Amino acid sequence: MAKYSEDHKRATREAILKHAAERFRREGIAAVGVRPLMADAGLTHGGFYSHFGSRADLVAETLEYASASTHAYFEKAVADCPDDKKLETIVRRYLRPIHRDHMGLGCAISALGPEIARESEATRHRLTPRNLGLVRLIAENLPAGGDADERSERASVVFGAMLGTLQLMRIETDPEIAARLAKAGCEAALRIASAPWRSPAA
Amino acid sequence: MAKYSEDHKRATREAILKHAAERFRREGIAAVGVRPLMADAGLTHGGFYSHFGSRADLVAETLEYASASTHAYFEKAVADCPDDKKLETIVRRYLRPIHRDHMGLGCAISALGPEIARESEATRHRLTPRNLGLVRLIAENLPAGGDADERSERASVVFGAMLGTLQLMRIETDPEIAARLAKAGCEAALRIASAPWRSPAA
DNA sequence: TGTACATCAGTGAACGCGCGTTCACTGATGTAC
DNA sequence: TGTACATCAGTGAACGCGCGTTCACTGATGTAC
Repeated sequence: MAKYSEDHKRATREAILKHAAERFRREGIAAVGVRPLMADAGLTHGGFYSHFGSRADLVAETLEYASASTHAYFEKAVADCPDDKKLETIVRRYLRPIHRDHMGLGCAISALGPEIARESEATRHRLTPRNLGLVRLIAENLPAGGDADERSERASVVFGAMLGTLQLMRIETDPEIAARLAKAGCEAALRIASAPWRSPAA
Repeated sequence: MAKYSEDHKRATREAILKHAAERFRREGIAAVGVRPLMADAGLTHGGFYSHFGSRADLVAETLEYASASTHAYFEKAVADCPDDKKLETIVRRYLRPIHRDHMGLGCAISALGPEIARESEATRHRLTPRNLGLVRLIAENLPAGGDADERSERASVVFGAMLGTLQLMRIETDPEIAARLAKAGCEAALRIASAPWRSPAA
């Protein structure tokens, strides 16, 4: 019905998204053009527009694609964990050296947070803490207590601490200090996660 | 001795830095060219190279300039505080709505963290958590305990939590949720700051 | 099964544009006498 | 004080380049008969 098959076109589109997700995270959204991206996928630039309406459309789709990948990765990483170890596993994996060293394959928010903040409201809406798979996964694995809103809020702040620590680890030039930041960041995130919430004190 | 005065040239250089600091933070480093930057300062692009060796040099200097400004701002904000309120003042100011809404005048790490992470080691070295004025200021105002390294590490993680929360507040599309994130982020940062550190538990 | 045709993913030249950088220049200023 | 000169911050044309997007095209495939 279509030239080649529908599957072929879908696969090409997926390949473009996959390469875009990696290069945007590794080099920054603004730093990667349509031509190098299509070359990554083994294509020439003209064909881009039979898959996406514009570069801006690709950016929006790629951000969702990357954040869905990260969610899937952490969900899988945690699947075989006993429930009471899931949160700790997520936090420790997030702050691993390999995540520090491979922006291109990691969490999109940690690699592109400020660039995402400059996107349109429509694009940002899908990447809002409440709508991020990883934040939801954290919320599901928080110690008991609180309604859905409170848990989402607590998960967002835990994620914020992870995110900020990872960015600082990537700016740090000394790998040993980065490793200590990771350890301290894990402890801090878990403490926020489990601390009594909405306590009358303070 | 020089055309106009030494002061004139220094003032021009300062003006370029100041405008660069604002536009890089507001629009991203990669998104701002030499020409628009010089136009901001009321000059044409050719003159740029009598002040800076290259755009890359400007970027490195601007990042230091912006982070020094932020340090100075918070130092001033805290000057008239009783000692035991200084940390809380820093954290609350950092997570204010006005900071969320004005990337161009705020913390450079929150506005450019991932872009800084992609800079050369030489550039990053000056912006390492240990070398950031604001992190140092936080370290100075942490509750007592720990040696210099431990305090710097703790301050870095507190700062990481602030930083990550602010970035999430900027992605969030609902101002009310952003405000709740700010509140929760403050509580979390202060908790990390004051929690017993290097406890044998956990 | 073999042939003619329609489809459409992918090609690559071309568009106008802004980029970083260079360089011959201008012209306001400070200095020397 | 007045004039001639040297300095050099700032100008703007020009360089080669990559950008996002358009479009006439190619050619491998699926379909019709």
